[in-house]
Amino acid sequence: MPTKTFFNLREEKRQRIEKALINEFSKSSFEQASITNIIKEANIPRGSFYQYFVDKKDAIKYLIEKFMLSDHEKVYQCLVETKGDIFDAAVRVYDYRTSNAILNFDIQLVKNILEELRKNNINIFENKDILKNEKSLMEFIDKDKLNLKSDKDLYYFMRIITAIIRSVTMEVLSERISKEEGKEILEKELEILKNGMEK
Amino acid sequence: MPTKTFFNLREEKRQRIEKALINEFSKSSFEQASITNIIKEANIPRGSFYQYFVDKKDAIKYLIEKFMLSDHEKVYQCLVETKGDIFDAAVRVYDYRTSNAILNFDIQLVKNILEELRKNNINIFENKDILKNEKSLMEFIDKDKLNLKSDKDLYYFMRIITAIIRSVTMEVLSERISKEEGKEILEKELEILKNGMEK
DNA sequence: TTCTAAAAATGACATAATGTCATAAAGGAG
DNA sequence: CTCCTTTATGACATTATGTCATTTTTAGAA
Repeated sequence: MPTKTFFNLREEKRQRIEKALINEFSKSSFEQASITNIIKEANIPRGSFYQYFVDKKDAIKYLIEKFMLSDHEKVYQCLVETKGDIFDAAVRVYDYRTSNAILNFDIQLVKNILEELRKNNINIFENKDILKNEKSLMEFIDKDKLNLKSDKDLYYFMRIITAIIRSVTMEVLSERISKEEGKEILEKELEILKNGMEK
Repeated sequence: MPTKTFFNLREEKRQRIEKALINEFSKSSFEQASITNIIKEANIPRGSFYQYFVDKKDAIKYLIEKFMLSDHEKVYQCLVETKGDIFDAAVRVYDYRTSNAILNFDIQLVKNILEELRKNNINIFENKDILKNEKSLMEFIDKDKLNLKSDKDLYYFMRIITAIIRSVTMEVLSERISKEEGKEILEKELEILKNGMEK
């Protein structure tokens, strides 16, 4: 993560850098993003960048953390709005993640960030590291509607939901399928999850 | 994909290059892998590399295609061995993907390749582009055991299975959980899939 | 206000990697 | 043997990264 120095920066400067990071990581994938571009746009000397971040990875991690915090907040919101109905919430989360304006995040940036998350195998749905202080989302799920045989079943179930939302979201973001197709797929998959597949 | 020139290379030379690719992409992630190392180990001049591959991405794509072919073959084998029982086959696929020797592929290489696959959102379970001539795996699934309401249901179901195998496999390969934990999780998830979650 | 030590800023530079290109060598058809 | 296409080669231009010695700023003690 970024250094103490970075967080001590005065608001204006930190935001300028943040904006440059967002811009560069939106325009280019992680591999192609260039530190030189970032410092040029943020108008800071090269040395400063390395005073704030260990390297490029460290810089994108900062954005990832911000993204995950806002994403988690949004997922929580979806659960509240659906009164804990995990199936309905899943569709809402999908809608939000494939919407054009994910809070302040550009769609391309989100795509690039999600790619990084995947690569590092970070689970957005429940990341203990970053969201230590947040209550687990599971608490907000209406368990009465679910066929839970044991306590851990909810955990496994969440894993499945997470995996299928992620899978279809990425396909939409990489434009292999349309938003509408993705939604249809997700809804059908949720249907299967509701009813089970064993005869 | 690699150039015609590359495939025209005499066996010995192509294998030398292939070996160097495997070695470098095993040792380092895609980003950190260095073309300089590859050509040094393969003992070919710099210009030749660019005669064979467009860039680094093109080179790893070659390995990915090889991997996917052998992976597909293996998945098919799992289905045959389980007489089309998709649930049992899923566990076998998991076992194979988390085993130390995935054919000729080093485990670290597999991990790096899977990361690339994910980034490019390629679905291992059924990739039409590469496996045009292979019959779809779906044909080998015993549909009698499944609660299918429509033809497309099998497709959606396969998607779910694919997503959960992939998710848990990546967690094992990135050493967040052990192989045994992964297997237990997968089996519980499959159980949920069998029975459904709606009360 | 002045002094001082720690923190932050700076940009030139060493290092290293990528991709290009002009030229040389090899291969093969006639 | 000759001509033409394909392949091989490595020097080089370009570009990027990360380091570091030095300067500047800041904050707090005297």
